[in-house]
Amino acid sequence: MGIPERRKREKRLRRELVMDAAMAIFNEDGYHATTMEKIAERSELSRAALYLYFKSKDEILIHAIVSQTDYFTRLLYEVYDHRHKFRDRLLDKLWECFIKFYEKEPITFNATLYFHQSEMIRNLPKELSDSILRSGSQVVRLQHQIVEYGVQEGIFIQVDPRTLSEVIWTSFLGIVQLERSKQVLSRKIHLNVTRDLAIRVLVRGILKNKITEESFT
Amino acid sequence: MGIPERRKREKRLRRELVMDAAMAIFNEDGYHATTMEKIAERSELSRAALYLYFKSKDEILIHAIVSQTDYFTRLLYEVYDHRHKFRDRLLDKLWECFIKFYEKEPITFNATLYFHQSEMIRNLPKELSDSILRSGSQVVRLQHQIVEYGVQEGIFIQVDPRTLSEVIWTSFLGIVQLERSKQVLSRKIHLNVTRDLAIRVLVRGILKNKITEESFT
Amino acid sequence: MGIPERRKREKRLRRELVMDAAMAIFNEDGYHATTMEKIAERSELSRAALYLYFKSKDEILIHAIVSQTDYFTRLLYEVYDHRHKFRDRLLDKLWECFIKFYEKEPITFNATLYFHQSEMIRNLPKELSDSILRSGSQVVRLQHQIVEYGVQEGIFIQVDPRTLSEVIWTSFLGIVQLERSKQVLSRKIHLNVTRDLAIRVLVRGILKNKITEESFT
Amino acid sequence: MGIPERRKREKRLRRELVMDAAMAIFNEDGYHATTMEKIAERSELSRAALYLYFKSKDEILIHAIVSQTDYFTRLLYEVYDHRHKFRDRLLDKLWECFIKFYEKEPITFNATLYFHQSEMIRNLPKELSDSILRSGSQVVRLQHQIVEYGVQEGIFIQVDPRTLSEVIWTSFLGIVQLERSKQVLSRKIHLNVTRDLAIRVLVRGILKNKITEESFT
DNA sequence: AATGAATGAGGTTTCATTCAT
DNA sequence: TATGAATGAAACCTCATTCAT
Repeated sequence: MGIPERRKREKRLRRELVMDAAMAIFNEDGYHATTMEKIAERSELSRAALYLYFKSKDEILIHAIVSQTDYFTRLLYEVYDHRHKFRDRLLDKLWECFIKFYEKEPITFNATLYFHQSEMIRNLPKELSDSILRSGSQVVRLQHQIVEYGVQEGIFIQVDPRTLSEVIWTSFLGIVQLERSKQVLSRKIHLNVTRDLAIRVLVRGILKNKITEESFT
Repeated sequence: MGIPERRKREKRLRRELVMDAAMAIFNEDGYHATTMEKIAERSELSRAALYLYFKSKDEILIHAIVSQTDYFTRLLYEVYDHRHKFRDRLLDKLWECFIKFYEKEPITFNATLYFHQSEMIRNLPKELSDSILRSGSQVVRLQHQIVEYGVQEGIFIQVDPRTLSEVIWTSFLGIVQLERSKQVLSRKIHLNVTRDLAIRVLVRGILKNKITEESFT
Repeated sequence: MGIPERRKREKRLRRELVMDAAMAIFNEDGYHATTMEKIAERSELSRAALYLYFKSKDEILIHAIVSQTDYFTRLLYEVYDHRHKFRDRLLDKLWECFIKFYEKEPITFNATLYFHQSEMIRNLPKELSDSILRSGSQVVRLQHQIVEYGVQEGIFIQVDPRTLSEVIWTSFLGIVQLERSKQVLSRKIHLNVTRDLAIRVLVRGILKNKITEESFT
Repeated sequence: MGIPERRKREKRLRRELVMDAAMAIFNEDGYHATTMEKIAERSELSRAALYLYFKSKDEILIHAIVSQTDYFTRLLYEVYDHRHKFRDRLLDKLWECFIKFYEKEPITFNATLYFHQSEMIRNLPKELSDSILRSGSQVVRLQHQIVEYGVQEGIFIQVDPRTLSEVIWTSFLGIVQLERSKQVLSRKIHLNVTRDLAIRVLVRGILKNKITEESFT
């Protein structure tokens, strides 16, 4: 490996270091309290050095989000690519993507929700808002396609696939949102239980077959 | 009506004026960009005058939220009080509360979600965080009681009522969250359609009876 | 007594009420924290009403000081008028004035010291600064005259009377200043002991006669 | 000298620059009117830059005072350490400390008096109030010890050393206080004359020997 | 490449004072 | 006479960003 390549690799590693630091702080303290000062401290760089790797504070966060979202996209692609093989467990597989992603990157998920608010997006330079919107749309489109296949195949109830896809998405968003509220209200019922029940309710509502009473006994 | 009473009423009206202005800006621009300057401008007062009615910026927002949440609480109370009468439409009635509240006060709802994040609550003076947590808990508790009744009566599936209540809540949170994302992605499929479908899916998953295919045809 | 006279008397009483309130707060919280709000509260008037009796916050305080200083002036006048009668106890009598005044109006004394600082005086409207300076000068002049008499009569040591007068003044100022520091360091040695010793030391240093060891045994 | 050392030294110099500017303004305009704006202007920095060197406005002033008081402490230490050598001129030496300090740092002295007022101390963060109180106590303690030695040796009159120490202190405080009033009354008699006389009066009152009439001729 | 130093713009809050009633 | 309501001016402080080295 030549020297310029090593340079490049090192640069990429530093960028990741910074993004990780930024996201960790974002998660602990929220957007407003995610200061360049703290990011610099956590990534063991000077504040000024951050600007060698990123153009602005927002760029750090957006890049972090987009790069994590790519992982989500890959998960969904895999399901879509093998949709025929997964035919009978399609909803399970879809859910697996959500769960896997959320368990690996809950922070990214929260951050995404935060940035997907009109007021934030509006204040972003076009370049950044485009970037995050594009990455979000890709996820949404893939889900559509998977659900569409499910409807065509008669696995899911026969309704507009785009809308049905949003219903599934909705359920996931809600679960995440609840988890965050729980942290505040600090009640002890384990979220996992709620989440499992929610999924089973959803499944029972969406799958054409297997709608039996027994799923809950 | 005597003079002191009129004074009092006027004061209350001004407070509401300020809270409304604050919430509108909060909705448009987010917490961080909700400055006293803007609130003052929108409510046609001077910055200093705002401090005649509220002790701080946070107090304005929290009071606004709490006071709107009270309206939600009242809606839930009504359902709970007439639970016997509503027995066969309990889930519908519960949903009605959500829908009514959200349609009247979507802003409040978003704001509530924002403040129900640990990082915000932590930075609030105890007096204010108590106030918002108390108001949130009350809503949650009422829902529990309604759902509990539904489970006891065998209307809902037989699972832990607290968990089931959270599932319903989850669904609602998700719908709201989706709506916000939609504003960003600015896609034109009407949310109402998604919402109705989500509810029907949920109903189909939760109600013991009437689980037929026809609900979607 | 006619109605206009009663009005006048009432007005004077109100003014005194306000001045007393202001000085009490000044004493407790210092100049900066003496707000019109607090003065109004303590004198059971509205903030706006204060402006019926005084033109400004400073006017309240300056008037209070000046009017109390007049009391001091009267004490000194009495000693000066009877200087022949008091000839042999002149220093004692002078001290008596200080002590009497300070015990009656320690607040005024502190306030006077505060206002007798160039920066305060400079920022005052001429009318007010004149007023307080005039009242201060009168006190100083009277002391001069008393001490001058003492020197002429050979009771005090033979030095420039104006300077000697300042030495006595100095001693008093120091005692007061110490008392204030004590409040901060909160040490418990009673100031009275220190004060008595200071006076005896001063007397021993100033009086021509009676310079014996016994004064301290 | 390496680069980091130079950096450190420069930083220390800047801090001193800022403290000097602050104290100068404090002296001219008083605490209340000592604004960050003015300090910034005088030290040729931006307002924001001040916060690179100090955490708050009060910290600037307190640090300035404490650091100057340390100089005073050193002066006193020197006298105490050589008390045997200075035995016969102990009071002179003590006075020398006061005079030296006051002539070098009259501003600090005034500021100290200002901050040693309960209302100021009370409003300070504990960290700062501790700092200034500690520094003040040290000075007081050292004086005690010096005076105590003088009393034990029979140089000073035989009274409680702590009280006697306060009497000396009192005299000094008074002189300073007078000087400040003088500035206001703007009379031209030189303070030096008064001060010298005050000292001689005090010496005459405190020293056991040499109490002769001649000291004033 | 890296950083300490510096700052402009902007935020919340306080308070003496005025004004309409 | 009395006051509740209102405000302009000014204070302290923070932070993303730039610049000289």
